[in-house]
Amino acid sequence: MKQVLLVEDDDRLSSLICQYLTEHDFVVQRLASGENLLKQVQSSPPDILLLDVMLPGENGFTLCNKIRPYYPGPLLFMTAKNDDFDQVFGLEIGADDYIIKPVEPRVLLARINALLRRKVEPALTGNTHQRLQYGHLIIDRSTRSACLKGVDVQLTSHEFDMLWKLAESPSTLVDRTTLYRDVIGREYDGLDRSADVRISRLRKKLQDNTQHPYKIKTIWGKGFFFVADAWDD
Amino acid sequence: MKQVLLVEDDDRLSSLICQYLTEHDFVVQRLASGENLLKQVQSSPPDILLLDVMLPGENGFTLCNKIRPYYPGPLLFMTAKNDDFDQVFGLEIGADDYIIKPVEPRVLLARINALLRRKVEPALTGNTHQRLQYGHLIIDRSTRSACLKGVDVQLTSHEFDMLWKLAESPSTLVDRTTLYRDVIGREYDGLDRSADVRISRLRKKLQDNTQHPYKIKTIWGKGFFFVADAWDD
DNA sequence: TCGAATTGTGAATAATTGTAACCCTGTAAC
DNA sequence: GTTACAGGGTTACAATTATTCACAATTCGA
Repeated sequence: MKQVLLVEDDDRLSSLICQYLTEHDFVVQRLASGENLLKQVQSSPPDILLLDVMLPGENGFTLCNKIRPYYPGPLLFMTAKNDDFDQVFGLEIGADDYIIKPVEPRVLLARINALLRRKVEPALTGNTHQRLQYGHLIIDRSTRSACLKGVDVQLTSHEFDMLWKLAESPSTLVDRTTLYRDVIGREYDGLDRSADVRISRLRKKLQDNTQHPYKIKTIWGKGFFFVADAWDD
Repeated sequence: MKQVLLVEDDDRLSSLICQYLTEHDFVVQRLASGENLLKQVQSSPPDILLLDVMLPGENGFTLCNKIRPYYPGPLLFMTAKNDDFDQVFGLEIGADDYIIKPVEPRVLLARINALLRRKVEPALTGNTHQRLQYGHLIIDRSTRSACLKGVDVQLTSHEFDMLWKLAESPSTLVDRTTLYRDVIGREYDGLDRSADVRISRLRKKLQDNTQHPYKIKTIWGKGFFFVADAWDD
């Protein structure tokens, strides 16, 4: 369910919109002025922001400029002022749509949906970390690829999984037991060497020093250690 | 410089818009009807498409449905008919904006810029459940067709099913077992190679790198992985 | 039904990964 | 220091798995 943040001082209109959108499976948060807008956007970022232009205190345009650095998503102005200059201005300062009151709920909904359609699905970019970067090493989980000094490193499936597991918690010991459990998928029996072999192959591809590894270090008797600061050369 | 494709039968209006946009650093292509629209979009894909609704021959809505599988970018309807129902309809079938004539050139320009500002990809166009889009790849379930860089990819029925299954959950492992169960329609016996053959044929048609696939990746011993961010080139 | 397109099959080939062996290194007791 | 030994690094090779090809089987449309 998508979150809408509605900033509108006209209580009757605000209620009307809120009700209509709620009926159409949106979660609506309401503010009557821009006073707490920044706080609200930061604490609970909406999927779309509906902003009245004429508001008590700071007006919609000012607010838009103020929160844009913190809110990259779709932003829609609503105003009773049918003025081309204002409309052009509103769109130019970064709004994605600008609609004239009186607002027909169905039209508003259609426009909201049109904007949301264009938004990147949060599942791909948001929540879980999909990308790690250390110096000239970039590891991207969404493409399962690694790039060192601008050059793609052709990692095999298992090599990538191993690298991700280590890079995920940099400067931290990853012990053999968890390595086997999480990456290799079986319990460590004390004899198995496949993790070592994988690390060895990884080090080679990542141009680590074979004699004295400094990118992926070994903690003798314990496990391995991804060095975050070793990728700048 | 951005390319605009304008489809408008009113010659006076068309000239006016063309002139105004040209003055503002756009390259404008003009069509007076939708007759050659598809051909035009395929041979020279515009950055934005302006579509009149009332046109001789096929109307704008019909045209929109027809070219959406080949054109993922922003699409803007223009119409003299100020009718809420039409507006909602236009937006629902996949338009990104809908403006009422008479068109104020400055407003049109502002709205074009607002649309171009937005990253178009990866986005979902039209009905979420029927159409997927990643960069220049569009997969349309209602017509069971796929389109890469504006060009139809001739997929066989099984190839399409396989692609859909993978693209449906991007950046996620789809393991052999579910692949066989859901796409091929029988249990995986550990020997069957038909999934691999389908993937192989798919990769070729989707112009994936045969040596090092980066669009559909293999997860060794597990299954396959659709890379959402690999379709932009 | 015929013919063409599609799909599966099995084999050859290639890539990935595990295994075992060998050698090396770090540690600790002497 | 020296030595013994446990653990790690690397390699060749074997096992597993994936890719692809030619061709057979099947399906689909006329």
